[in-house]
Amino acid sequence: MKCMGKSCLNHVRLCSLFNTQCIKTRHFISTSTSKTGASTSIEEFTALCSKGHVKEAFKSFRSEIWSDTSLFCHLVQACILRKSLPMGKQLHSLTITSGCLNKFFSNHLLSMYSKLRESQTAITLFDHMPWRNIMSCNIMINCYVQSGDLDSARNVFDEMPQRNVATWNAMVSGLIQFEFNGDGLCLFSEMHELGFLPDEYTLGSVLRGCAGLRSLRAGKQVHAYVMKSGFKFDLVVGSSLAHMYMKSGSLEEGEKVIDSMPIRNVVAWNTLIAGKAQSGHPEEVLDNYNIMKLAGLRPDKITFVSVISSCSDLATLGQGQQTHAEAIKAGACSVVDLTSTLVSMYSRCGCLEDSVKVFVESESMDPVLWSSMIAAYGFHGRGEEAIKLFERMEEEGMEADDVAFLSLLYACSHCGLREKGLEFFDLMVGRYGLKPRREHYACIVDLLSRYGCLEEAEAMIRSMPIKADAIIWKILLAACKIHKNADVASRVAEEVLKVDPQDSASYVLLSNVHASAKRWEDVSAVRKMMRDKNLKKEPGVSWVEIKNQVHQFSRGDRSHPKSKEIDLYLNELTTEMKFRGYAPNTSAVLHDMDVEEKEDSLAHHSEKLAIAFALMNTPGGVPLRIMKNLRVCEDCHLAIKYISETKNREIIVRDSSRFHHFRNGGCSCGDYW
DNA sequence: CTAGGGTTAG
Repeated sequence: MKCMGKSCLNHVRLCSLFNTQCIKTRHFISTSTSKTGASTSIEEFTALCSKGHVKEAFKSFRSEIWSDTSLFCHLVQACILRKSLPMGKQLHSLTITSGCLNKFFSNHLLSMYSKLRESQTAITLFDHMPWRNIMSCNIMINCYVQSGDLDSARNVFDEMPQRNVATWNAMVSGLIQFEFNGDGLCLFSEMHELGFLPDEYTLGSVLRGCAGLRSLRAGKQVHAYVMKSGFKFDLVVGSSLAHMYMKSGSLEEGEKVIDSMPIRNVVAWNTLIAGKAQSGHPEEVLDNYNIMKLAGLRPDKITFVSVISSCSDLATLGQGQQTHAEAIKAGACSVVDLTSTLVSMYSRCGCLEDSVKVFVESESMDPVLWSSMIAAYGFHGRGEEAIKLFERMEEEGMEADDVAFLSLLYACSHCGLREKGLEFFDLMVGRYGLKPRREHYACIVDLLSRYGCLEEAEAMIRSMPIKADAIIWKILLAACKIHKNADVASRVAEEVLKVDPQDSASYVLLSNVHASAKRWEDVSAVRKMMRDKNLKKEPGVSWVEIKNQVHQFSRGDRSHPKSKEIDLYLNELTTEMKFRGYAPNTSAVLHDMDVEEKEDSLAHHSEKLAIAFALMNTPGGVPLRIMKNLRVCEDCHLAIKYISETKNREIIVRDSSRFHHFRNGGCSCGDYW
């Protein structure tokens, strides 16, 4: 009964379009409502359609096809569903040969070609249509947009004598899809001025445009409109709104929007979770993930991507493995996007072997996946493997993009492969024609300066076509410390502080350089500047995951419940290490203290506390995985070598820039970091 | 015509 009602509606619509066919149509209604004949035939017909037998289906309903749009729609749907272009073309030619190609049917065909990504045929059809209407133009705008031809879309748009809201939506969303966010928003206000009322589609696109521009101001205006309009409770609008706030750095506002939604679907949860993941709140990602599951929602591949990438930020291997297992159970692991995240997560959690395993099992020819594997090798100081992988990427015919190169350069710089790195940089600019971004220059500066070519690195910064930021100068400054070059350091520090006068880390670095060069007066001058500006050193924090529980330590921190035991253990350990020849390296200690104080200050660096705690709480032979927010200092690096030997343990430390694998008194970085 | 996600310098 329901079906017949719909069919009648179609007849009415059709009659208004083609007055001439009204009689025939009426006749059809009367036959098709009789119980026996038509309904079984319709079933046969749809069966034929779903099997893809267009010709047979067409024959079985030859006379009625042209009078009942729903039948024609079935045929078109069949073509789209089976993504069968030949079938669609057949249908198209049948329409022509039977002389029935009219306004209504050609719009359906147009939309079919557009959906089957056959834009060329759609264009030809459109160009030869004597009866273009708003609908056909709208379809065409979308067709051009999805093939990336925004100019042609705009042409159709501009030349339309009349438009409706869908027209504006198609053009606005097209512009915004291709990140012409500003243009999209301008078009939106034009539409608004002309009196077209935005609907939920418009609002979704426009909010996405605001998010792309990180424009809170525009976003808030749209928000105000949403509250007035009837789309306050629309799921799509709500998620877009929250997304806009979070992208623009207003995490709280975004959360408020999500909280106010009467129903939350997976996408709404994902918006919240991804927002937190991307703005550096990985703990909250895990919390929300658990709440979401408790609320009875099923995480999908996008949830898993955010959660697993948060596990890499936190370096919580246990949590990462567990989420990986959940993703497998949910059947989401065959997706390449997730594979890239997994490769990165295992690498950043210190398990390079597992990254390799995930990578090899996937075997997708996806440049992002390969980039993440190259980066993973680089992170672990395996420059040779990174280069080999890149070369294989070229052999397999994959187009290396700027990120692939970034990962590669990064690997070279961390492994001291100066020549190779410079060679790849030339390759990128020359043969690949890629324009280096600031990040690429940063890698090259890192490569040169770590290697000891401080002047060359400085010249590179001064000559590059992009304005240097504080980060790039700081890379050089850090290298000045390693190579104990106070002259370059003073010059460079000046540049850093020009760009970012509040950067405490630079003062600390500068003071360290002076200290290593034993320029004590300069040291106290820098420290006075810090005091005057009320700047404090960013505290070093280390953490370790034991039995799925994360324990965090910072220097001199006595807040851990086992703090006393840790101290005792650490003292014993230090004595044992000194017996084996360990001598604390106090050169990097900032304060004017006596030797004993300096040693004591070093002995309680956060990574040492974390290692001591981990040694006390894990059985012998289990590798330790320690994470640190800053770079490992020279003394800790030396001390951990001794610890690995004394306790016969493999200790894996992730600092702010890379991994160190300590084993039998040595480190995988070869003291180059 | 409509929302959310992956790799990347320190």
